[in-house]
Amino acid sequence: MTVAINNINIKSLEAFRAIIQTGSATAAGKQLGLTQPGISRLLALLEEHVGFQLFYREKGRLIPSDEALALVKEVELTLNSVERISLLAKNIAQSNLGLLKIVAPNSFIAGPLAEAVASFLQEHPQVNVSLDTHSPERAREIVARRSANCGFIQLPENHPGLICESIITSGTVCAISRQHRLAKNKKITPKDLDNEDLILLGKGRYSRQQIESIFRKKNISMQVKVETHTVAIACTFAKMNVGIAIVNELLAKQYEAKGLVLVPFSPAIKHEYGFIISAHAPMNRLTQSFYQHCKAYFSSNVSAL
Amino acid sequence: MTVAINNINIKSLEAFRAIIQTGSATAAGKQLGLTQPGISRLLALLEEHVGFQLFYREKGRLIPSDEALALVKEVELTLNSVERISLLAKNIAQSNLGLLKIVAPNSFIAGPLAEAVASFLQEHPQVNVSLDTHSPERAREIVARRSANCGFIQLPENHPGLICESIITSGTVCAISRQHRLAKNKKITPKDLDNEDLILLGKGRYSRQQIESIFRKKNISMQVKVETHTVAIACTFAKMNVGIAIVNELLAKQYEAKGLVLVPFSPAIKHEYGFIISAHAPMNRLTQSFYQHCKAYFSSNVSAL
DNA sequence: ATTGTGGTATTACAAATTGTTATAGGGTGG
DNA sequence: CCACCCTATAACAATTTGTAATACCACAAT
Repeated sequence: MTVAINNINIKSLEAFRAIIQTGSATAAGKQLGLTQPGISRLLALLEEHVGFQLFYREKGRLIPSDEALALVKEVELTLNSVERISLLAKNIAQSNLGLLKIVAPNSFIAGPLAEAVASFLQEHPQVNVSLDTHSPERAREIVARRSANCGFIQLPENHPGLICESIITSGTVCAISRQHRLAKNKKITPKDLDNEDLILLGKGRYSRQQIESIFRKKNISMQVKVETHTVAIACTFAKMNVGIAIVNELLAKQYEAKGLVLVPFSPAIKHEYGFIISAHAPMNRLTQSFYQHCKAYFSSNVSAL
Repeated sequence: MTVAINNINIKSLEAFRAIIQTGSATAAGKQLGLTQPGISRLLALLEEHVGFQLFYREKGRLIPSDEALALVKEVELTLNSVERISLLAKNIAQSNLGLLKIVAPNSFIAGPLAEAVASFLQEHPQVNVSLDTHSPERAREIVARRSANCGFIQLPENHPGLICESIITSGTVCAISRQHRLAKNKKITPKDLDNEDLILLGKGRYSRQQIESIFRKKNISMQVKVETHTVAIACTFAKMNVGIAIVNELLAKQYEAKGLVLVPFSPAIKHEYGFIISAHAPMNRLTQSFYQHCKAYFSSNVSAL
């Protein structure tokens, strides 16, 4: 061990401040939950460190010297600064602070994620969120290189720089106008859709391929009336009875309304979303907290699907 | 002893900063003059205190977490603040800093004190000085109640609220025009001054009473041509051969010039100045330092008088 | 494959620090 | 004079803070 009488001690500083504040070592001890001799020693230590008397002893009392009064302001600033560290640490520990950058498909944000984020923000009022949408390829890159904290993406997913956890699963429904003759069906099969006008989206995507392959297997040709890119638009056209949209139930849910009915598509096609983070580094606490929140949220609120 | 794992430790903070700065615990140890296990433990302590991991351990290396990066700025501010305390303490210890309030008679400031203060300021460049003049009574009050740090005053002095140390003694001289017939005398006695025009000052003051009593004893009447209040004016009139001034040698010294000669007055009358401080509190370090400086200065530079 | 280098964590131990209680002594007011 | 309130100090226990020794991992160069 070294000989250094070197380092300033926070406790000494606290004792010093407390003596100045209360006017006596005994009272300072009470304030700090220490005994008077303890305070006395902390003070002696500090005096040894600064190299001069901080109090002169008159009639057995401690009277602050001019030097002490000059020093105490700086000491108070320092102690406040230390307290700020504690406070900041507490906030970080509770994920009460910071910026959470999320990437997710627009439809996912508009659909299930919106409320999940909203409730998370309610629990962590000082947190800021940035929500961005990119192509799936770009989203993967952004998360892998940690330009965003996390993302939501449709499975399957096997990017080597990503860790992916399945977070929610959804079925497939036909969005269909209430006027349509099939609107009262319990389910709709490809056979039912033979010769029907269809509204499809996501050309080239995995989910679209699944649909196409099912029709191919049953040897039913698809009559695509409208080709679009968003669930919202597909549902809008379906509602206007332009045709029948085959869409992700989870994303379509919010557009179910007076004129629009959602009927399960058979055979079942599963859409699965994953929560992705970079494989290069563990989640930070805020992201972890958000992940836990989403898991809980999606398993309780959307399990009915 | 309490169980509290409570208080933040400055050393932990330093270790933390050093790890972030250098990138490894080993290097941090080198920087702080500690061993790697020491750093490792300080870090573990801090992590326990803040409640979350500051670094994740990857391939045996320490990689700062997002939380650590958020915290380190605040930590640096705090450490800077601690360093400021050390610096301030050092400056205070060396009396390099602060305001020194001095009261002294104008003639004393203009005379011997000016250079003493000037050389003190040269040694303590960051010190500021306030010089004020008051009546002797008021000066005593001001110092006693600590509105000034110290003062210089002519003895005798026995104010109960003051501590007084004799600091310099001076003789009495006749300031006399070179033209005057007595200018070549080795000394001047009251008898020499019989029927001479005199210039006197400080009516009612102790030193004036001493002069008057000497003349009275020798039964020589004084012919006071000019009554004034400052040595400077008395010497000015003497130089113009209006009369002979009987003045404090120490204060008159600086007016000695071509046309003005200072001749010792006999019998000797001593003028003694004291350094006064309040009896209610000890000198602060700056005042002590100044006191030491003055003692040394007056004993070496002015002992020839 | 093996070895050297450079990193971390853990253990066991020594020294210093930090707290305690007990005690002595000064000053003040009833 | 005594009770009371203050401070300083001593003696001691617990905790903290340092060290050296060691084990382990990853990587680069034989």
